[in-house]
Amino acid sequence: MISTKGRYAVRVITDLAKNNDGGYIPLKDIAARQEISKKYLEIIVKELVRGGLIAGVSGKGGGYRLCREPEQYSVGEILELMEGSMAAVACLDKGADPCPRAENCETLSLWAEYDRMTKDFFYSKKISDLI
Amino acid sequence: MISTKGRYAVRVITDLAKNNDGGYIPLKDIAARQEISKKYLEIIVKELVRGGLIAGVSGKGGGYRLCREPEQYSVGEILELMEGSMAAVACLDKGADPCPRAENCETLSLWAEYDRMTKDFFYSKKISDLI
DNA sequence: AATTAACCTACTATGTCAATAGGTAATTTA
DNA sequence: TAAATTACCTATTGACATAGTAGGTTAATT
Repeated sequence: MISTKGRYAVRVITDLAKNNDGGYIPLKDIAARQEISKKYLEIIVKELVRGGLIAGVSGKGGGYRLCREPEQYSVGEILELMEGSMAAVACLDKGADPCPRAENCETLSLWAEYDRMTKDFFYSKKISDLI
Repeated sequence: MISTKGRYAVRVITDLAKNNDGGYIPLKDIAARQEISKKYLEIIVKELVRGGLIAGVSGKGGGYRLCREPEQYSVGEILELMEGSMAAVACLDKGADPCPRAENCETLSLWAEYDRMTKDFFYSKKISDLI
């Protein structure tokens, strides 16, 4: 199940895209519009900044804004950044040590097919599709 | 991410289908073939029995066996039984109280589309496809 | 009676989720 | 330069899920 962090992050990016007026948008406004605790959103935007998806500026007139056009953001990269991984199962996760049963496993191809389908879906969805 | 309980359950059902000789198959054998702790599998098969997916018989010559033909088992129903839910997000879960923001939520249709795709995938996959 | 195997209750360590709390640093404006 | 605004930082918490383990009881067969 997709966590609130991932889902809220997509909503933040979408909110920034929708309310873009060329300037910076304070987190307070996003929190109010999205009805999400500003305190919790701080954690999320911090990671989005660290991941290079949005930019923040302190002080009056400050806030956050996108770094690219909405068509350039895939939902997949946002989820992957927030959740740390988009793997459907542990053995397909990046950095997972190779499973000795992989050759004999009857279910591996099932999970791999699902994994591929999921990634294709979310990486082809762009923020511009949500506005 | 799909939990070990869900994945192991699919492997148990697949193992029972593959090694079906008309009789009952002891858990010990399944655990050995699948290289999964028998103790942990006990928890899983108990839920499979309770859910009516397999049948167990005690005593010598006992064990477990399927209740239907392998083509009649979808991976989806196994996962749903073990994980309790297959909802992609909390607000689409069965029994979730209706979200007041549903009308305004820009992301709801995205999650709904993903949810549908996932369910379609797993409910159309049968155990007979894995043997 | 012995053996086999399912079935049952309970426990536990670890980790993640979804936040909250309280502060510090940076920037603008009066 | 002081006040206001806003991002940014570290730490903590309660609740819950995950992935098992431990040890015993019941049922069925030989």
